[in-house]
Amino acid sequence: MNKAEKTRQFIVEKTAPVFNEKGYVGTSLNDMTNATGLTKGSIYGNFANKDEVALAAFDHNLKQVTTIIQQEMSKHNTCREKLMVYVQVYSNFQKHPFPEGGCPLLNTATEADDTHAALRQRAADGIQRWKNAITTLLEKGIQLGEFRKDVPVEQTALSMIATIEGCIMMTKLTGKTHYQKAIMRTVEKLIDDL
Amino acid sequence: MNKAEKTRQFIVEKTAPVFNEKGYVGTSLNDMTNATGLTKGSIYGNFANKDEVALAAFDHNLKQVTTIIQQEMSKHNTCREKLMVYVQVYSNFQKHPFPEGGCPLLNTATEADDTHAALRQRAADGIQRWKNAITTLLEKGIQLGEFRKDVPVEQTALSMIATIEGCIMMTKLTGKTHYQKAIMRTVEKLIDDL
DNA sequence: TTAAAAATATACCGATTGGTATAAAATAAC
DNA sequence: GTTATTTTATACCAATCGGTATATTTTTAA
Repeated sequence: MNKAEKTRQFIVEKTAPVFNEKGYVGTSLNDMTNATGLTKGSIYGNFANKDEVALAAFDHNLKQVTTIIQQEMSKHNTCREKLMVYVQVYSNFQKHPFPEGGCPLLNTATEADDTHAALRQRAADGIQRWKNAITTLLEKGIQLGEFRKDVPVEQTALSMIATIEGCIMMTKLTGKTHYQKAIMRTVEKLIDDL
Repeated sequence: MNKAEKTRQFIVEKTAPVFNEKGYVGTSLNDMTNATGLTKGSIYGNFANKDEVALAAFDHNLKQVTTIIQQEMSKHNTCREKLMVYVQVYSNFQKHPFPEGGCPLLNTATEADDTHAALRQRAADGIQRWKNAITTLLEKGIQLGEFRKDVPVEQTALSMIATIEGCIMMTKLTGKTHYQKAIMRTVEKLIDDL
């Protein structure tokens, strides 16, 4: 990793939490220079424009989340246990190295769906991959006899994601962590009933 | 309603969809004059600042949603049927006079939770009232023998809201209405099992 | 060690931001 | 119908927006 690559990485790491908290339009070039300690010229020597930084920052934030999940999943063997990792993590994401500002999928989706095609696509791809990951676990679990054969795979995957995202929104909005626990108990039951 | 009150109402109605689509920081004074056909002077003669318009626009957007729900609920008698109104409406909110830009609670919550205390509080109050409305229906249904006595009231109410909000996010993001139907089928089952 | 290349800082650009003072126009009260 | 009051439009403000040209410094490779 040469100097330029290091600086690119540095800029992404420092600006990612700002983008996640303040959003794309809410984050100014000034915010970016403050977060990095670099000047505009330095940032624009490594990125073409604000868009490029924002996209890289989104990728970085999402990677942070998937890393946590994958790391926790690697500790378990059964499909049910692996699915339960979502419950464990999202029942208490404050205890994990979660991106500042909450779920980048949720934040980016709601800001960009009507306003920023490139970011919207990025978030949509993230949802797609998440759905695929759960679907794969469900199908494997059915195949191995862990889950019932008549489990509605896509519906279950989509509903898990929706409930988790809604949970994050409500928890961050109200600050009530017992909301979080209660909602994640419903996801737990969903997995118990598979 | 005198002239000033009419104009205030007019400004709110015209700017509300813009705020819901573009967000608070994403909506400029220029957007507001374009949406209304009025000038800055005219808008600032009726509102103290952008904040005041944004708060009124949020209230207007939320009112639009609650009106749809209440109107549909009034057509039904049992608590179960009334709860099912959420399934009917959110399985196909595109067919209802829903605010442009999706759910104002979701949009405002994700944008304002880290950045705008007044808007955040407004959204938090909206969630609180929604939770109370569902809770009341659940408790009444238990009392009337419609639902099981051991229904976890708060957990059910919170989970319904979370799943619905996540559903809206994913549907608006991906444009896939079969995601919407699938997720709302899970909410339907939740109510069936009460 | 030196020369070429790359990365960074400075200073600036026009456009737009939210907001305001003031004058003109429209409404309301008498 | 006249006057007082409110509402609206015009013109302007300083500050900030995203972005760039250029000079300087720092890496990199020979």
